[in-house]
Amino acid sequence: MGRWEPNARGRLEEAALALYGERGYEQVTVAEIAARAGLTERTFFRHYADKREVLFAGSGLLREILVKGVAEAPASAAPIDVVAAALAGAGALLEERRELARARQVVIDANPELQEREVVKLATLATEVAGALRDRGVAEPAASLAAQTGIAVFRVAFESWVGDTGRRELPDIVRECFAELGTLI
Amino acid sequence: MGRWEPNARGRLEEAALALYGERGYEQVTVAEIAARAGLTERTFFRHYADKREVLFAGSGLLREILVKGVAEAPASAAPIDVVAAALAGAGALLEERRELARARQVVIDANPELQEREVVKLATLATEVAGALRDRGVAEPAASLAAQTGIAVFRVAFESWVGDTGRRELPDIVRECFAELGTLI
DNA sequence: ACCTCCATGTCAGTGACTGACATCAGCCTA
DNA sequence: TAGGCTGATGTCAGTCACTGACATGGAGGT
Repeated sequence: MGRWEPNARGRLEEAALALYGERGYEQVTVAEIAARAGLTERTFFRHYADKREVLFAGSGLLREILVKGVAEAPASAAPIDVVAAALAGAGALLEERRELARARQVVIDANPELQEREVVKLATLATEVAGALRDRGVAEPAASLAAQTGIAVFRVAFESWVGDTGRRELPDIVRECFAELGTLI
Repeated sequence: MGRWEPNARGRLEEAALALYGERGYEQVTVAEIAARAGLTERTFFRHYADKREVLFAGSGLLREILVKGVAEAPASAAPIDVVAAALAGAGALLEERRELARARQVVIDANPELQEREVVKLATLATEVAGALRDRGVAEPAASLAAQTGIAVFRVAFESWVGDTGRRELPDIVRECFAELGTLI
C-alpha cells in the first residue's frame, strides 16, 4: 500500500459535505476540512481549485453522460429531442445517487456562493451540449438554443425532484417538463 | 456641498472598468481601484459586496425593466410572448448604452470569475421574471419554464449582438431568436 | 542498492474581505 | 448660535482563501 491513506479526494469531498452540512459553508475553513480528511490545507488546494469546487467534482461525470448521449443519438432525431433524451439519461445518474444529491443540494441552497458555482456548472454543461449538437451537424443558433433551453428545462425538473418527497423519478420528471414546454410554445 | 466629492459609486465603477480593461481583472487590486477613485479600499467594500460586483451594479435597472414589462403586459398575452416583449424592452436599454455594454463584456469574457457572476445575475433575473409571471396568474411550472427559456434565448441574442460589428439592434435580434425558437419546437 | 517519481507536508507570503472605532461637514433643534 | 446627531469616509488590525518554493520519503523500476 501507499505511503498515505488512499482516496484523498473522496475523503476531502466527504469531509467537506459533512462539515458544510453541520455548520454551514461559511463557518467552515479549508484547514478544518483538510484536517478531518487527515490532510493539510495545501493538499486540499492541490485537488480543488477553490473551497467551492470540492462540492462539484461529480459534474464531470454528468458532462460525459450528456455529451455522449447527444453524440450517440439516432441521426434522424430532432435537436430538442436529442437534448431531452440525453438529459433524461443524466437524470438517471442522479436518481441513483439520490441521498448524496439531496444532502448536497441542501448545502448549496443555503449559500449564495455555492448557488453561483452551481449555476455556472449548468451553464458550462449547456455550452458543451451545444458543441455536441454542432458536431452532429446542427447549425447555430439552433444548437445553442436547443442546449440552453434544454438545460433550463432540466433545472426546473431537478428543482421539482429535489423538493419532492420522493415517489417520482427524475428521468420521468425531465420528460414531463419537456412535454409541458411543447404545449407552451 | 458635501465633505467629499459626490458620486463615489460612479467613480468606483468607472475606475474599476478602466483598470480591469487595461490590465485584466486579476491583475488589479481593490486598493488600486479605490485609489483611482480617490477613496480607500474599505470604502469600496462599503459600496460593493466584493471585487466583482462593481461591474454589475447596472443589473438592478435591468431587473426593474423586466419585472415592470411583465407586470404591465396585456392580460390576454401568452406567457412566452410576455417574456419576449419584456426582454426586447430590456434589450433597448442595453442598445442605448452600447459602448459601455461592450467594454464591460470584453472584460467579463476575459475572466472566468466574472463570467460566473454574470451567469448568476441572469439566473436571478430568470427567477424574478418567473415570480412576475406568477403574479399575473401563470401557474408553475409554466412560469419558470417560460422565464428560464426566455432568459436562455436572451443570452443567445445578447451574445450575437456583442459579437456583431454593429448594424443590427438588440431588441430586433431578441425577437428574431424567439421566432427561431418557435420553429425549433 | 540506487534512483526517480510524485503525492504530500511545511512555510512564508499576497490580497480579498470584515469588525471596531475615529473623524468631521452638514443638518436639526433648542 | 451652541451643541448634539447623522452618515459617509478613514484608519487599523485581523482572518482566511489561495499560491509559490522547497523539503520529505514510500513505491516502483533499473
